[in-house]
Amino acid sequence: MDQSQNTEERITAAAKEIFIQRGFAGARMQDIADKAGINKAMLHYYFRSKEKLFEVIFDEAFGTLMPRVQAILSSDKSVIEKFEDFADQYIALISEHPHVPLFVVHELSQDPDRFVEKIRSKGHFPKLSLFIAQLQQEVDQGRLRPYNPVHLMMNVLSMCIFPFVAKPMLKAVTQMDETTWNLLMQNRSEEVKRFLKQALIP
Amino acid sequence: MDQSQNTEERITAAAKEIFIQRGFAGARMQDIADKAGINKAMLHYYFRSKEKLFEVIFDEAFGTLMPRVQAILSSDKSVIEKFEDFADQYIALISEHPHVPLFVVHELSQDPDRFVEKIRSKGHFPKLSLFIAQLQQEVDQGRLRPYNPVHLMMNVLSMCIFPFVAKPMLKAVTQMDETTWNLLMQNRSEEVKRFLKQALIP
DNA sequence: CTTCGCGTTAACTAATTGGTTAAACCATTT
DNA sequence: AAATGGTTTAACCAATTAGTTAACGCGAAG
Repeated sequence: MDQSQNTEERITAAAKEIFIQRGFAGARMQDIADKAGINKAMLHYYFRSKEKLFEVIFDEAFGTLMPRVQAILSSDKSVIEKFEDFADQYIALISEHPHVPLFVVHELSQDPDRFVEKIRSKGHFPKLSLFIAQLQQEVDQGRLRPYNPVHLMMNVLSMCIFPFVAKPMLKAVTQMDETTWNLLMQNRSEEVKRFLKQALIP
Repeated sequence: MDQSQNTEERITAAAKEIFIQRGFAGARMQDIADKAGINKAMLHYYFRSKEKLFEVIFDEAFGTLMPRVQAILSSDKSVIEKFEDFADQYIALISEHPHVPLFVVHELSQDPDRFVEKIRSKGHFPKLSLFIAQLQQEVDQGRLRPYNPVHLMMNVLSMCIFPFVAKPMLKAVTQMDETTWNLLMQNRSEEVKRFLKQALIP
């Protein structure tokens, strides 16, 4: 780990790597300390416990995923433009943090209830109602084919996020190598956008 | 656990629940023994080690996911019919085992290389080349809009699987309750099929 | 009835792991 | 230069956990 950072930053950087790679249960405090290049006691000095440290990392991980959604959905563009923005920006975002979605999804599934209150308190609930209203309006105007708004959003989210979550499985099953995979992912947002437009525009 | 089964079945049934719920690192042998209603030593008597037991469970989980793909893709139907079959059957299958996909994807991401050989040896590689050829052919005949076949398959897989993988996150973010979720999922395959057809048929 | 052997159990071991402590370190203040 | 107080370290502790062992139960074979 970069010696130029202060201890706290070194710890969070190391913890981020270890937790995101191995999950809470699989992460070892000693490994985090080693990666940060410090004594294990320092972890507790700065963060008290494994759980407290984990919460910091989880919050940051979740915080990188959610606000972007809100920003895109609340612009003044049309539904299709918003979906296109979403595909572009979200796939680019995840490409930079490819392990974050699986980490978040896995830890959230370990104890769903524990996180609901936190998510709400941090303001990570995107205001979907406005967007759904807009969606309904464009359907009524005949500018979109009629779909259930929730299913439609799931479709977009799925196509943007799932390939990264399932990368090891998809690579294994299709016997793709890393280079082929990277080339494929470079085209991902264009393909998703084309697919979406064909499905959406009457 | 059901007392009527023999010990080995009781162990695998209990291990399946614990491993799929908590992952390898989060699972405790004692918890598996408790759930099976037997002594912890029996786990080692029947399966030698945690890893050996885990492999049995993982293989079974992976084995419930993959063969279905192969069966659907190698029928003699058209691409669109195959995708429709896939959406119907796969969403129904996952609905019965909703935690399996996240389990498989998470464990596979812990150590991707370890599983490639196993997957190959068990014959879980679907023969995609034939299906891709069929896809190309139908595109050339103008029966399908032109898409990259791999991206297209990713789109279908994503829309069928991701909602189950991300259920806790989606429920949290949309503030859906369990009943609403279940109703939504009952319509999932119909919505996916409609969406797919609109995107695919020229 | 005794013996044999598989299945089972309670108790135990060794290693791991999260967490603690007391002393050392070191820059700043007095 | 002595005192101060935040930071860091090595050693330690207690709990957990995968795995082992030796004895027990009990039906089947002799």
